[in-house]
Amino acid sequence: MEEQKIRNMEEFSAVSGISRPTVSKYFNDPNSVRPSTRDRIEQALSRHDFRPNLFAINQNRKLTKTIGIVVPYLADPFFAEVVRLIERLCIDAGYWPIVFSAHGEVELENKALATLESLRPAGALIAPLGRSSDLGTVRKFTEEVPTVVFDSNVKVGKAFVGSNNFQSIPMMVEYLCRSGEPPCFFEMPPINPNANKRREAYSQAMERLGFDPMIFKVEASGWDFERIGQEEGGRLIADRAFPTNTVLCSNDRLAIGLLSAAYQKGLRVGRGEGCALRVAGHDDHPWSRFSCPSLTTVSQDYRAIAENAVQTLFRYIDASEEEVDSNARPELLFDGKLIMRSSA
Amino acid sequence: MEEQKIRNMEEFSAVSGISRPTVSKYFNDPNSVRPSTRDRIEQALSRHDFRPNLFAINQNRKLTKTIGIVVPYLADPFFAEVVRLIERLCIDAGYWPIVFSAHGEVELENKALATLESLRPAGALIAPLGRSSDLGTVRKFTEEVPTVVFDSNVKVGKAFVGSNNFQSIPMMVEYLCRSGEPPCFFEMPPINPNANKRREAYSQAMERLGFDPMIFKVEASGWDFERIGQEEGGRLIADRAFPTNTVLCSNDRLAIGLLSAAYQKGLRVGRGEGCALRVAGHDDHPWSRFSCPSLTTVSQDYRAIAENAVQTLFRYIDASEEEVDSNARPELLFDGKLIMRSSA
DNA sequence: ATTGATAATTTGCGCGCGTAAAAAAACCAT
DNA sequence: ATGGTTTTTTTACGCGCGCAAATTATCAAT
Repeated sequence: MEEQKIRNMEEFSAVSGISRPTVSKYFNDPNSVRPSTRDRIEQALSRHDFRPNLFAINQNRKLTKTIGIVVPYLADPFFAEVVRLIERLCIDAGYWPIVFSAHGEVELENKALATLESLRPAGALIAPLGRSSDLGTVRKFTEEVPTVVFDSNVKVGKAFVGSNNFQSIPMMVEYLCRSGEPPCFFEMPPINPNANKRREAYSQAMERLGFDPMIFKVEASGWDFERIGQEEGGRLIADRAFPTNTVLCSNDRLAIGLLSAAYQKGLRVGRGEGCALRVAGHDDHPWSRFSCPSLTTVSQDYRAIAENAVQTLFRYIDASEEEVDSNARPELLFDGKLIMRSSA
Repeated sequence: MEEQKIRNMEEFSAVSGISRPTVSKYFNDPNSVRPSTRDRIEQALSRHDFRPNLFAINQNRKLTKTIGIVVPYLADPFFAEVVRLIERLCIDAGYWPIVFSAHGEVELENKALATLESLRPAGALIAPLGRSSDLGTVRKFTEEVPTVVFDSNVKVGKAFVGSNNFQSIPMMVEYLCRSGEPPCFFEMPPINPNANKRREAYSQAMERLGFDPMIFKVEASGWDFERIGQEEGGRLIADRAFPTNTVLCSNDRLAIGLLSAAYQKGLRVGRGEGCALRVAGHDDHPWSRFSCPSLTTVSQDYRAIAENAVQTLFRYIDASEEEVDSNARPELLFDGKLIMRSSA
């Protein structure tokens, strides 16, 4: 850091005494040059701290090192957490992750995909908005860049990674039936395939156990599930509309809203005596363990989803020349685990 | 979308019948070309959907349209929400926001700043980690790119935008004293200037009102405040360590952890009779209205912070040639509002 | 029709780097 | 020292676009 600022690789190659192409080679892979020259470069690096211009790099590489990550709503802790894991995995693999949030809006999702495409990324990991996605735009994107879809199984891309609703929901239903009254189902706005699958899985499980499914749809739409759960749940409680003392919510955020409504109405939630209501969720959201009472839920395997999504993508990126991929589009589904807490 | 794919601006200018420099001008500002040519370009655009290569654009522009956003922890809903607002404002202003999260780690913060710098952004909005930040790295970054600091007032950059802890905390202290026992202070890990300022503000306010400050430091460190609040808070409750029935927490996430601990211990929280504890928070985190009981807190003016941070930055970017900026470094502090809910 | 202002085009250079091919140098083992 | 292999250097081109200067076309107003 002694001398004047280095402006480009040319200047850096001058002060380091190594030719520019070799320096370029070094930055692409430090191990591709002889140890002695590597030392000289790194010595110069410690004196001048130069970094190659990312734009110039990526303009010229056929394969950029960019990985696009697109999620529907980054303020949702589920996505915040998954993105956090994915980012780390990409960085550790030498890639440059770049995150886009659609903020729940189609226009922004389309814009994000368009921007991302013009970055010519090596690949993308996307969790589409789902029902409100502009399917044409999403599909066209996936035809241009190798894409792994996660969370919301819109049928595009090379593969899907997500959780197995048809395992997790029945598991929860069975637990609830076994330990008390059979649950009714409090449904999130049907904004993506998960919403529908979970309702379906609930119905099937109930019927298999010889019970009638009882489903409460929500009128509202949008991504502020806690508010929806609180408002709609509060109304249902006030109307004494729940036909059973057990409510299975299609996700934790909805459940937390319902817990809040129950608390305000003076209903004690839990499985002990003196409890008027049992509430269960789904996802094991980061803060579901801090709700009052703590939320019984199904954990999605965040790490497994993140790791497998990333690995699958890398496999497709590496194999892109050989074009091994048939039209398979594998779907990797991970089982949930029952997280027993106090609310049900 | 009829014909073959357009590969670059050259080809697009051919099919649109407009010269490349003019097309280039159009993409920089559609209003800078005559309406008739704008129409012709947009017609061609609807047939071929071409987007200029972002890397090539940004390599050549002296002023890129990139705005870097660096936050310490994106999974924290405060940052998730502020980033959401900032992103929108940047997009609407024709900029390209790009978000980095340090995930609570210095190395990642440094890496993010380095990566960002090599993107040669027009400006940056950063919320430093704070105490654990590598001050040298951060300062050097701010010397290279126009930077507005927010939330955590590390003394670098062109300006600071944040909330006025010395207004908000006393306001809350006064309210709590007026309506019941004076509060003790449950402190977050001192990871950034806010932590210290809030403690200071609490002490001053208490002394001004003639009370002795009572402060409970937390041993743990890290960003999972809910867990810390629950564990440490639970211990304090079990030990009957709180000398008063009122606890002011230095932020909402800590308070939510404490609420959870209180619930588990069977302590009723609120300001009515039969309540053993009052708990207040700070920040008006997105889900503090859904805690049980709902959390009395101080709202940070998310929108004001986001808008002023962005506007301030744009002002510095636009004025960069004229170099109006003296060494002023203004600090814009926004007052909080008391959010009265049920917990205190 | 003429004029003057505005907008578009032509031409051509440059950004910082990747990358390829050929020549030179450094290394390694015998 | 010799030959063969690996690495580095030299040389040169290309990526896709921004940008500037000079030229030409367009348009509205007289």
